[in-house]
Amino acid sequence: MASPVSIPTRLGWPGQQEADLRIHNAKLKLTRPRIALARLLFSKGDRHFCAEQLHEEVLASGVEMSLATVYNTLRSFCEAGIIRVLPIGGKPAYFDTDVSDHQHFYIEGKADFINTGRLRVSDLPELPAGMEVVKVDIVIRLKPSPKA
Amino acid sequence: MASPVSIPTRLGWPGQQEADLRIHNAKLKLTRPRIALARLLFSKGDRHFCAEQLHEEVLASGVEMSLATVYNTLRSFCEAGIIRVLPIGGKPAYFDTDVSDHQHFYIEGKADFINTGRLRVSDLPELPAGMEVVKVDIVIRLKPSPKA
DNA sequence: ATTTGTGCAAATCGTTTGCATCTGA
DNA sequence: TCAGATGCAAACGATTTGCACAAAT
Repeated sequence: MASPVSIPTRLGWPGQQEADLRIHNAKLKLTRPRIALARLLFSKGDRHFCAEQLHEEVLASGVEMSLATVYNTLRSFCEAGIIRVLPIGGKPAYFDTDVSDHQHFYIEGKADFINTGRLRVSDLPELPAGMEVVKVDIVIRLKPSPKA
Repeated sequence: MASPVSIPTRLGWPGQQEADLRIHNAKLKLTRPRIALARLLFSKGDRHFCAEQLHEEVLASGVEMSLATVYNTLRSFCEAGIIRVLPIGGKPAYFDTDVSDHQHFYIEGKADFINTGRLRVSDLPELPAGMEVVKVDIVIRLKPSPKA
């Protein structure tokens, strides 16, 4: 029996196809950079990262790739819905491999994100007529509290 | 009796010092670009705008000023706390002259912001130890609902 | 075959900075 | 007086794009 995804043997398969299945399920072609990045992103659990970090990681893993390609690949992953951009509009964009409905604490300055789980908003006024909610972004910004 | 702010007569004062008082109260020097921008921003109520829009407006009002100066001035207004940046991390930053505790509906695509008033978040887990909340940013993204 | 991606240099574009000069307090 | 601002050209830095080439289905 062939596995559901035909794997190009020349890429040297180590075993865990989990990451590769995600690419396939997202209806994206199984290409070298996508495979390399997906393995870094999806082999451990939830990850928060920016493009440059990931670029360094992928280079360190022995796969050559320009930063532009990392950006392009991350964009295709976002469009496919297998990762998302975190709603902290800062200069380097941060991404999240967890695309479930959840929000974050964010430690100001550091790129440190802590999942708050699903939150609820109350006291919401009526929506403007003819509109519907696409998404609710919440960021709870934290700082170290001065010790008493 | 002199008014609390000594007004440089050469600037040609039309009357309403409201905007200028805000600059003064923010402990900023009353300078030509600050006065011109503050008047555009604070003479009517709540305003949502980006730097480029405001630049066009100020030029149209007959005051010469480069876009860089608009940016620099807006930055000083933000630091002084008399305006704030809206938490929709997009490319042109949007600003709000209403610095009170409130959140927004945001119509995707258009730069259209609707004040939701003060919202409350529930189901919030405990804060990480030693941290305190600086600010809570909420953006409720809307789109036109397909008519039935 | 033919679409879909790669790969990267160069372009883009909002925003910041450097610095000589000016000015409000 | 003189700290603090202006004013703008040039720098910046994250992201996108253009396009010739390569690879997946």
